[in-house]
Amino acid sequence: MAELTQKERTRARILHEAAGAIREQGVEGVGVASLMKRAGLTHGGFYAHFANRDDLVANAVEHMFRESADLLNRHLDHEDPAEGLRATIDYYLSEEARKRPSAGCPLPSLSGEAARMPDAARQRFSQGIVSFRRALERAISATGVENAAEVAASVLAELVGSMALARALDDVTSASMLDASRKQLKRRLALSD
Amino acid sequence: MAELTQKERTRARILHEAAGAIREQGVEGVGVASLMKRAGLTHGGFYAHFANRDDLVANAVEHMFRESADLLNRHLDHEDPAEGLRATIDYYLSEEARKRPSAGCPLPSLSGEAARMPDAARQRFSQGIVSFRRALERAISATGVENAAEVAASVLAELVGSMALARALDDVTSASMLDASRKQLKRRLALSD
DNA sequence: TGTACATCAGTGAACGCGCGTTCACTGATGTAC
DNA sequence: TGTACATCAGTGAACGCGCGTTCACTGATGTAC
Repeated sequence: MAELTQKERTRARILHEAAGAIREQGVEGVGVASLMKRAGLTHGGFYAHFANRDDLVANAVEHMFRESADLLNRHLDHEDPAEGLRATIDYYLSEEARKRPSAGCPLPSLSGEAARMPDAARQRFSQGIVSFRRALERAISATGVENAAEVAASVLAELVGSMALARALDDVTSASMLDASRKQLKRRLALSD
Repeated sequence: MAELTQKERTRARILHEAAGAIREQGVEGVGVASLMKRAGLTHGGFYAHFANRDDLVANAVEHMFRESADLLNRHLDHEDPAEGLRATIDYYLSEEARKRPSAGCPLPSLSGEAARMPDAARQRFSQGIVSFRRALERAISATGVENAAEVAASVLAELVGSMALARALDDVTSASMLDASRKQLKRRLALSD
């Protein structure tokens, strides 16, 4: 990889902060000024890096899914596909993931808002869902489960829904929500616990 | 029920419109002026009905869950609990429900935003989730499925996640997402199709 | 190696705009006599 | 039944504020000689 210039490094920092802030506060909740402050800069410099706010949002959504896919694959990729799936489920529905939306998968906190995102961002969001589903499908198929495409879509829906509901609930109720989905998902995929 | 005064009817109309607008555009997307216009009024009159915007939001969230619970129970209540569950799944994950967020369940479009809602609204949101889960649990338990509480939480997670993802996807991909969850959910609950 | 200058990433004041909120007012409604 | 008046739901102009965006400027960096 080529050396990054000062400007490129700054741009990458803004995108990383934006990807985190958006997962925490939603696309509509992230303002130019507060984002730039979070990145240790003043708001005026923003337009040297992005054409406007929508341009940032689209790029941040893409960046967000790339970060998230890396993290997912670190759990999913495994010699034994069943082991990879189990690790993915445990990681995805962990207490830690619930408490740190800024670091995890964007789908639970942002799917509801996707329909209202600027066009370019919405498109990248939708691509992110599809490639996430495909990664699950490959692993599920490798464990010998039939109809892997359908099962993968259903599993993804439960992962996303369970975390979204858990984040909306208080600590106690959310733990039982995550626990229920962890157990039921493993059972559905015939994974030991 | 007692006759409603003019003012009470107006308040009910504002709440109904707010409940719809919030499901479409999120809590943060609904402004006082646009809401009052939607209800056929001018923005100044708003404060004769609500202390402030947060007060409206809390009441609208409660109203929203009441409307939604009525609709749910219309499908879920059935002599044969299996029939009620099948009708609920088909209704919840229908193309029609996907296209009209303003009329359906608030969970898919709003769960991600719940953590950022004003306190009072957030609490009512969380109550809404719990009572929805309980209604499913009763029906599932009545069909003879074991461990109904856990299964109900898991089923609710998939319903919510599937619709949230479907609304973020384009028409074609979303249909296959809803289809996958409808089939898998019925299979899990041993319901015929 | 040291000086002079061009480049350009980042600064911060200023803009128009839409937001939530306030408030003096209007005019329809209903009661008192 | 008809008139006089009080009530009060709803109006619309105005407010301060934070937003996205613009732009003249600063000052650190790197190149030319």
